[in-house]
Amino acid sequence: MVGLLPRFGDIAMDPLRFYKCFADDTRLRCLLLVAHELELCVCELVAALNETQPKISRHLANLRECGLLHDRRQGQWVFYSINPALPFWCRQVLDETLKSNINYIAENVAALQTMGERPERKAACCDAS
Amino acid sequence: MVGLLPRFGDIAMDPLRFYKCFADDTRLRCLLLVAHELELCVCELVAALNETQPKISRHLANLRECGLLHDRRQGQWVFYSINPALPFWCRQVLDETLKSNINYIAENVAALQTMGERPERKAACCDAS
DNA sequence: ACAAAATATATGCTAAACCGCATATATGGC
DNA sequence: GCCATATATGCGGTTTAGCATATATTTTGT
Repeated sequence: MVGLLPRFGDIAMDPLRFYKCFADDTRLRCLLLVAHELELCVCELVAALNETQPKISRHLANLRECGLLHDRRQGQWVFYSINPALPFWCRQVLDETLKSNINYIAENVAALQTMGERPERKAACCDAS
Repeated sequence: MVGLLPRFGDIAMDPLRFYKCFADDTRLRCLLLVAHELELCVCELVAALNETQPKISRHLANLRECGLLHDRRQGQWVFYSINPALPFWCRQVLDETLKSNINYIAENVAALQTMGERPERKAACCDAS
């Protein structure tokens, strides 16, 4: 049975490379926020973290290149989510960290909720033009 | 009931500080090896990692200062173990990482087992002089 | 108590990572 | 086509982290 929710074969993940992604404040917050919100675009993360756009964009590219994040373009926005092909242990670590450190990103979640003009999501299956 | 196995109140642990400890090859191997072997002294880690003693010592001090490792002196040796006061989520992350990445430290475990002259442990309750 | 060996710490140098600014690309609407 | 918004990239300066040498401390053996 092939479900609609993506469940691909796991990619390989070097633990050192994995944890280097966690070792920066901006990247860690981006990871936890995306895990918490399931999907966020660059401008939403810029608002949530109150950081400059190039800084966020650069870190997101880093996380994508390392295989932790997946990106999809929808019109003018690029949405980032946790890579569904991550090995199970990586998801476990991420989820456990998020569950026990909600307070770490509390302000960022609040800033996100007070943000106006958030782009609407479309299902990935539909035409994104 | 106060057991013999230490079970203290958890210390606070900032996730960023925690993960910075994981973001270096030497530190990550030390952590996983200590978690795997329960307790190791500096010279054993030097042999297992085939690194210089100062390098190992510095990283161990770093891990101790961050609260991830606990140290006890027994004669001329200092034995390091996972800090029993670590928050539960930290232990979970560590154990999950070890369980799924045994191959990452396989060579180090092998080197440790072929090492001669390993110091004998004494129970922490007895006179260590 | 003294000498030798093992362990731990401190210092200077090098390399890598992060940041801010400026610039470039891409998309959508007109 | 042109303009506005969103995202990505290049570059120089600054900070941080890793590493090697040297020094200090502790322990063992005699």
